[in-house]
Amino acid sequence: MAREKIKIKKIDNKTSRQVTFSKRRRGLLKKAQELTVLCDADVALIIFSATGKLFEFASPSMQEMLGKYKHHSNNNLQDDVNEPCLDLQLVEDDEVRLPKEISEKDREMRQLQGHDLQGLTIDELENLESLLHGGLSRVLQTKDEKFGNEISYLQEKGAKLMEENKLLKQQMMMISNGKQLQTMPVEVDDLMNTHEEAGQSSESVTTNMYSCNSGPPTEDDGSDTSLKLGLPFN
Amino acid sequence: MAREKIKIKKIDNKTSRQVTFSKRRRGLLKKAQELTVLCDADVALIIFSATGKLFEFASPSMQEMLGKYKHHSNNNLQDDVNEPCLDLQLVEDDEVRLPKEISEKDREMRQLQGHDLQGLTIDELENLESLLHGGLSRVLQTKDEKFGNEISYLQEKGAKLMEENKLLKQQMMMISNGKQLQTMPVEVDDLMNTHEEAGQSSESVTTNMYSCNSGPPTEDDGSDTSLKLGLPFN
DNA sequence: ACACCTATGTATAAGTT
DNA sequence: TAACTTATACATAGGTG
Repeated sequence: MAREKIKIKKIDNKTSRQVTFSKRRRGLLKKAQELTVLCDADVALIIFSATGKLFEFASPSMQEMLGKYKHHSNNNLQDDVNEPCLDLQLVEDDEVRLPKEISEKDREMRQLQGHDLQGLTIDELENLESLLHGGLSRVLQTKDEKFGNEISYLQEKGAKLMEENKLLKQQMMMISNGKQLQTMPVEVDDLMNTHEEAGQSSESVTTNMYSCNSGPPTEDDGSDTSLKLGLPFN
Repeated sequence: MAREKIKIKKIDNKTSRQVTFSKRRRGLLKKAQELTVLCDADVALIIFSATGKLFEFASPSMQEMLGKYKHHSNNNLQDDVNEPCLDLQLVEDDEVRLPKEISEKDREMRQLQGHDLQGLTIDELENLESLLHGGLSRVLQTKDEKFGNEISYLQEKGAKLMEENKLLKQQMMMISNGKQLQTMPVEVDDLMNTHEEAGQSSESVTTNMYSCNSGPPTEDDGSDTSLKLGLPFN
């Protein structure tokens, strides 16, 4: 339907297969939706990509459509009285299909982790390789994002602590000037303990933060509220 | 999509609504089928006309597709445990363990491929990262081994061919010296065709190998039987 | 990978028989 | 009502940035 006519057979090139899938999937979903509106029909469309990702459309709803479908199917089973019930058949099917599905997934998973590779062709190995590359880069990207968030959070917290610190110093001043203090504020400890996650990776940063506050009270003018942590990230 | 552009809203005229339904239904079913073939996807399409007539397409089969869909739904619907699928007992789970196991494996697999990572902690991400590193290095190692085997094989073959070639040249000498030859040996062709695998990667090597033998008969003393192929691998 | 482009193939709305 | 035709809108294959 475009620059060139194509044969309806599996597209060899993996990339263009993915691209075509994306385009045609969109087209199909759109037309399914149009059919429901234009012709007052009920439509359910379920699409699984080769990689197992699900796309769906249903009107009025998938639940209703599947129920309606099952109802219809059951009605058409008049010819075979010995056929128990679609439900039962489906369940029995599951008992065969599910274990198979599991062992298949196990195999794929092991291969993704670099085991049992001897039986694969070079092409298959290169496919695995690209999957792993993609996965790795996305994992690294996500990790970086999380580090970034962690850092922003700590910087913010640090700024708050510095202000708190400044306030405390002022109060100390007042005390040493002879005035009486009613209660010692403990908000600093509270602040330090409200954020608990992301394990050891945040510890070094936290340690730095502590050192900002536990050191001898230096003379800061308080005009700069952003923490200088010497971070290797941003 | 034709003589006139139409608004996507319910067609008023009952007749033309029916006609349009018929045409578009056929188009939709066709495109659903094309998607399965072209992109190696699994598709289920269920259409009920306004009058309740059923039309459907499914690949690989409606049963399998509905089962698959149900499992996928189970993955993403942990929150509403209270809904026991009331109006229709679709595929009621008598077996709860297997589907759970499958969805768990699906999740792991997707995460190994770098999807749905937002919920993970940095620790978990780093664990994934090391799994991927390990997998990738083993995949690469296996690939290298296979390339290596391929190369050794080709080198061996090449050496044999050179010997064969040498023998033939000697026979040629004898002929040109006036002696009579009974049969022309054809083992060279046989040798060239016995090894068929590893597609394009071996092609360049094979081409080189041909050039070793098809060139003008050079004066080699035959003491060196290892091929110099200029390979990019080892 | 992604979005965009555009020439071309398809689907189809309306007309015709 | 349905089959067939035709002009047009739409979908999309292959290309580019």
